[in-house]
Amino acid sequence: MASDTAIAIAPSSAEVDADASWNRAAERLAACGIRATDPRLRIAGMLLSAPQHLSAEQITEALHRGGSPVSKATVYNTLNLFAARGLIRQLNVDRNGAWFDSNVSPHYHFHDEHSGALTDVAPRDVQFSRLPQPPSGMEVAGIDVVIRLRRRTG
Amino acid sequence: MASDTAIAIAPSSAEVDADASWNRAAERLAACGIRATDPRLRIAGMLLSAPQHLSAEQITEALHRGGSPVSKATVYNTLNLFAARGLIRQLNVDRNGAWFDSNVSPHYHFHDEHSGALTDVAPRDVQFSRLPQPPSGMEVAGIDVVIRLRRRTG
DNA sequence: ATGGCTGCAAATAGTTTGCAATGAG
DNA sequence: CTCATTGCAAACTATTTGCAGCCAT
Repeated sequence: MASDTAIAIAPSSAEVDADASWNRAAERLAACGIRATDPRLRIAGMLLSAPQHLSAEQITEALHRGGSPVSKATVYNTLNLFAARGLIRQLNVDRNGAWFDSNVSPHYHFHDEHSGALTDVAPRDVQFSRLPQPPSGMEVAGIDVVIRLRRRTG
Repeated sequence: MASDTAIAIAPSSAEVDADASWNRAAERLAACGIRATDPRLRIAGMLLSAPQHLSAEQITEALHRGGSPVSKATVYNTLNLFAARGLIRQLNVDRNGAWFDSNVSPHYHFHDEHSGALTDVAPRDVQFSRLPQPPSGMEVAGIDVVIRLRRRTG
């Protein structure tokens, strides 16, 4: 929609996209009460540009390749901050490292045990006909569903 | 049942239990084609004595306190072997370390995000009315459901 | 004799932390 | 001026690996 209307005039679509994602990121940070700084905006802009799962390493490398390196420590601190404020979600599917998911609305995942790849499962493709009552004094913060996949045998 | 019939005669119930769990462990290993060794039997005996989740550290410490220490390396190698053969299952709910679940039949978990505690949810308490088709060439190896819990607010 | 298993210690990998410098409010 | 944020390097933790010795076959 935004990209449709932008085509007619001058700025390259890359610039427009970068600007747009930058602005969107700034809004999201503000909405979560997170002070906007350069590294935070870069990380948010990258992660929040689409629903995706990125590792801390992928983010660090992408920023480095993009010519605006951010230290590992700051990447981790930032991702933890974002996760604590509910801006993103940390996924733990194996011991090799966490994934940070920019999609915080309910949805689920396939996990290819061989390649380690994670892919989304739309929320409407997983429906529960029964769920347990949480223990007393507790409430459900969320439900993680990981459908583990292996290569079909036979 | 076994313990009922054992009460009348001499050996302490502790000895009987230890023996029984040892034998059961040996059978389970054999069934998975895993050569029975002392460390393996001790780890299997401890883990498989009941449906439970233990960390590698808990197992290492318990064996140490029990007077038959097993090296960290062997504990990990053994747990990985057991998991690879389907005797146990590795659970990854957070970055703090894996849990090894002696219950390999389908069931699910509550995860208290504050304490980190994991508790079982019986399979009949989680039912799906809809599940996605796996991608072509893949089959479903299992489904992990983790219901994240937090202290009730208000 | 051979190969598998174990333990030790060292290596690895992901993540966190201490601290000094920087910069925004 | 003060406090938050950043980067660097060092620390930490969970886990894996290399290797020598040992044990069962």
